[in-house]
Amino acid sequence: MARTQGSHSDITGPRIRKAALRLFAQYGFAAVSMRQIAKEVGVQAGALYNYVPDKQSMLFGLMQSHMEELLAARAERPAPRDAMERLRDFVGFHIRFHLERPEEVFIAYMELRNLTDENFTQVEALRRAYENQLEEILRDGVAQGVFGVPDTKIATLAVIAMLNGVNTWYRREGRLSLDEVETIYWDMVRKAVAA
Amino acid sequence: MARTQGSHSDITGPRIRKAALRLFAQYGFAAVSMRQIAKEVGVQAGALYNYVPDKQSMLFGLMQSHMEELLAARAERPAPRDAMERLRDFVGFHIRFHLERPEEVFIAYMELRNLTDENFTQVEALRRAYENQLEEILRDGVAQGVFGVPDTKIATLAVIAMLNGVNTWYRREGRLSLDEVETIYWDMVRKAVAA
DNA sequence: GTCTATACCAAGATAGAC
DNA sequence: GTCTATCTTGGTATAGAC
Repeated sequence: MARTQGSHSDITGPRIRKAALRLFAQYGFAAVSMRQIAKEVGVQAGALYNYVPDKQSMLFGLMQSHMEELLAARAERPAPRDAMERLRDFVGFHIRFHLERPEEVFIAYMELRNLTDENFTQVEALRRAYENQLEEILRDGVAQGVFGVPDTKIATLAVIAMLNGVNTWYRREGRLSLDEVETIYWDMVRKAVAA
Repeated sequence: MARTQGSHSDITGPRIRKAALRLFAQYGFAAVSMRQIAKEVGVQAGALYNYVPDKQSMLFGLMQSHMEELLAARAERPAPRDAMERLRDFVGFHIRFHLERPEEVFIAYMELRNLTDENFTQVEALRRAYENQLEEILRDGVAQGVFGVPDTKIATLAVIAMLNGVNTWYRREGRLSLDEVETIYWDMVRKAVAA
């Protein structure tokens, strides 16, 4: 029977992806060369172009799939009934999802300006979709009188900014467990949006 | 009497600085070339080296003076007596100072990894000094029973992350005045750290 | 599918004329 | 103090042998 020609074709692709992820996160998209990525993978620079059309596509691919995974993971969760429980669930989900993917998150926030206009628009739309889920929770809560914020859009951005901050300091070996971090942030978020 | 030779020597320096500030903020340090900076100033690339030893020094200079101005501006303010008023003052100061310097702020947060180890250490020390001022306010407030946070260090980082978020969305022509923004954020911060 | 080789261009930085 | 010219290095991307 026909052998698949080039048996690691399905392994080199992912390895390129992982190398780009790591290097972009560490040094920044603009500072990383195709030669560096190739070296990390263990191939010559020219070989990369059998898997990716160009450098920009690598960045866009990483950001796009990160955002799509975020939305998919969120969609899978059963939504609690009341707004307070939904907010609590969102906070826990956000912290855990983001702490599990520090490199993707870092790139998603730092490299937006290195996307072409077209790619930026697409990534931005996904980000908005995610933010809107939090805003909907806040709007419901305000309507029900359990939350009290003067502007749900700003409260949304404020809460997300605060939660994203966890990624800048959290270390698995640090003094706080994930559960403790989640509890501390939930405490602050809950109070910040309280009626 | 002796004419100063090259009468715009004292104007070219600042112009180089401003050009670097703008370009680094817009495209990122790694993506900007010395030739681009020179073009913006209106000189040839080689001429830049009469003012700056190298590209790294330009980045470090911008970040260092930003952080020193931040600490100096903070030191000038008379500190209110009680912790609640000090926190309110901090929130207002932070938002206004940062919104007045969007480019410096953006660079200070995005380009840390492009500093050499030595320069990073220095900038990081200045940043810590600023954070410590907020943490001291929170610690005092907790000791006095007016604030209730389980961990002042984390609360410090959370509040700063939340406040920094303003720079990502605020536009002078937008629907909210600076006073309104300040009020909304003060409301959330006050509640988040409340006892 | 990966290699070597290379086209082509731009980077940071320096030298020396004016 | 600025210019032009240049050194050296390294960038993205492609061509064609194997």
